[in-house]
Amino acid sequence: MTATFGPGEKLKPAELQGEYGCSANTIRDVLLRLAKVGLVEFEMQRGFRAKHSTPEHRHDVAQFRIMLEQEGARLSILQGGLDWEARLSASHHKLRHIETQIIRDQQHDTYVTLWSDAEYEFHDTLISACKSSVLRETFESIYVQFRQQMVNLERDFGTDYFKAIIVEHQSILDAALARNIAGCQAAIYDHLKRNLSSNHVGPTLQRTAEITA
Amino acid sequence: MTATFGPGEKLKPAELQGEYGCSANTIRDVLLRLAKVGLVEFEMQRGFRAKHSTPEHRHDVAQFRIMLEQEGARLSILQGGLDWEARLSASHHKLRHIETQIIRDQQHDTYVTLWSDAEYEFHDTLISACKSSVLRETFESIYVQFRQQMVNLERDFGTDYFKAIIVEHQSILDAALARNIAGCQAAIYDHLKRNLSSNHVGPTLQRTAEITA
DNA sequence: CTTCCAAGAAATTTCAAAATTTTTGCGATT
DNA sequence: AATCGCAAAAATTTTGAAATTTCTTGGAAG
Repeated sequence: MTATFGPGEKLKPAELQGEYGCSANTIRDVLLRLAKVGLVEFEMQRGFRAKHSTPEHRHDVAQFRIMLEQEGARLSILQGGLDWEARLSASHHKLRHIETQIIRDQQHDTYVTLWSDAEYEFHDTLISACKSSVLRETFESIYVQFRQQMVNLERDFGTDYFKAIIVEHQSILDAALARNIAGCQAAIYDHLKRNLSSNHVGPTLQRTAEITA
Repeated sequence: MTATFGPGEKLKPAELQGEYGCSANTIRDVLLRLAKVGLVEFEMQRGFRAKHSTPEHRHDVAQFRIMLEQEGARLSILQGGLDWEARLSASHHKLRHIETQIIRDQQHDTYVTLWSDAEYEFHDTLISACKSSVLRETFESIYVQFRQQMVNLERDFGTDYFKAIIVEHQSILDAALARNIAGCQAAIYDHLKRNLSSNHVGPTLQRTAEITA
C-alpha cells in the first residue's frame, strides 16, 4: 500500500527474507495472509506477486466498493439506532478535522496514514449498523485494495482535492443522519465516481441530482 | 464442506498431520489458504477453526449471495453476447439433466458432488459476462461458504426439493436469455429466499410477482 | 468466594535445510 | 526461422525441530 513494490512485481520469500530480518517461511506465511485480504496475488506452485494494476481493474474495484458501501449504508440507515448516529458523527468530526488541517498545513504527506485511517473509520462506521459481518469484512478487504490501487496512480492530492472531499463526506453524513437512503447512496456514488472509467457500464445506483435536492 | 469438522471446531495442525500424512506446517499452509476462501477462520496467535454456523450467519451469507448474483446477472445481461447465451444454455442443460437423474434414481448422495459442481457452473456462468473479476471471485468465495453453511443444516434434500429447484433454475435461465434484468433478479431471489430467515431486513431487490409476468 | 499469580502444559509460530516443481538457456531438429 | 527436448538453475513447497506465545491448573492473597 506504500508502493514499495510495483504492480505485478514478483515477491520472492528468499529475497525479502533479508529486508525484513526473518526466515523465508515467515515471509511466505505473511504473504498468504496478505493474499487473503487481496493485497497480494498467489498462485499454486508459482508464488506471489504484488496486485496488478490496470485502468480496468481500478474501475472494477471502485465499482464494487460503491455497491458494497451503498448496500451497507442502506441496511445501516434502516437498522441503525442513536448509538450508530453518534458514532458516525464522531468519526466524521475526526475526519473533517484532519482534512481541514491538511489544507491549512499543506503537509499532505505527513498526514497520509492518519487521514487514511480516519477515512476508513468513517466509511466503516457508515455501514457498521448493517448487521452483516460478511458485508463488513468484504468491505474492509475492498477498501484496502482500493487504497492500494490508488497509490500507484500519481494523482494530485492537492488542496482542491481535499476541499472537494470535505463537501462529499459532509453530504454522505447529512443524508445518513436524515435517514435518506437514496440520497446517501447518491452521495456515495458522487464521492467515488472520480475513480470510475467512462465507457463502462456503471453501478445500479448512481442517480444524483434530484434525489439529494 | 463435507462436515468432516463441526462448526467452530478447532483445527490443530499437529493433530491433523497424522490424518493427512504430511507435516504440521503443510497443514498450516493449507489452512491459511482455506481461510482466504472463507471456509476456515484464522486469528493471529490462536490458530484455526472451522467456520462457525448460526442462523444469523446463514442468513447473512444467503443475503450477500443474492446481492452479488443479482448484480452479476444485471451486468451480464447488459454486456453478455451470443457466446454468453450459449454457455449459459449449455451449463443449464447439464445441470437440468443431473437434477432430473437425481429425481429418477433417488440416489441423492451419490450425485451430490456432481450436482454441486454443475450448480456452481450454472450460477457462475450466469454472472460470467459481468466483466468484473472482483465480483466473480467474491462470488466464488461466497458460493463455497454458502454450500458449507448448508451442509451443517440437515434439511430434506428430497425429491420435492429438486423438483422445485428445476423450475427455479429454468426461470433464471429464461429471464436471462430474455434480457429481463428485473425478472432475472426476482428469479434469483425466489431461488434463494428459502435460506433467508424472516425477521430480518431483506435484500434490495426481491420483487417477484408482477415482474416475471 | 473471587481474584491474582506462577509454573507447567499445550499450541502456535519461526527457522534452516531438504525435496519437489517450475523456469531458463542452449543446442538439435523440423 | 521456429519448435522441441533436455539439462542446469532458480523458485516453490515440505519437513522436523526449536523458539515463542497462549492456555491451563493449582495455590495464595484479598
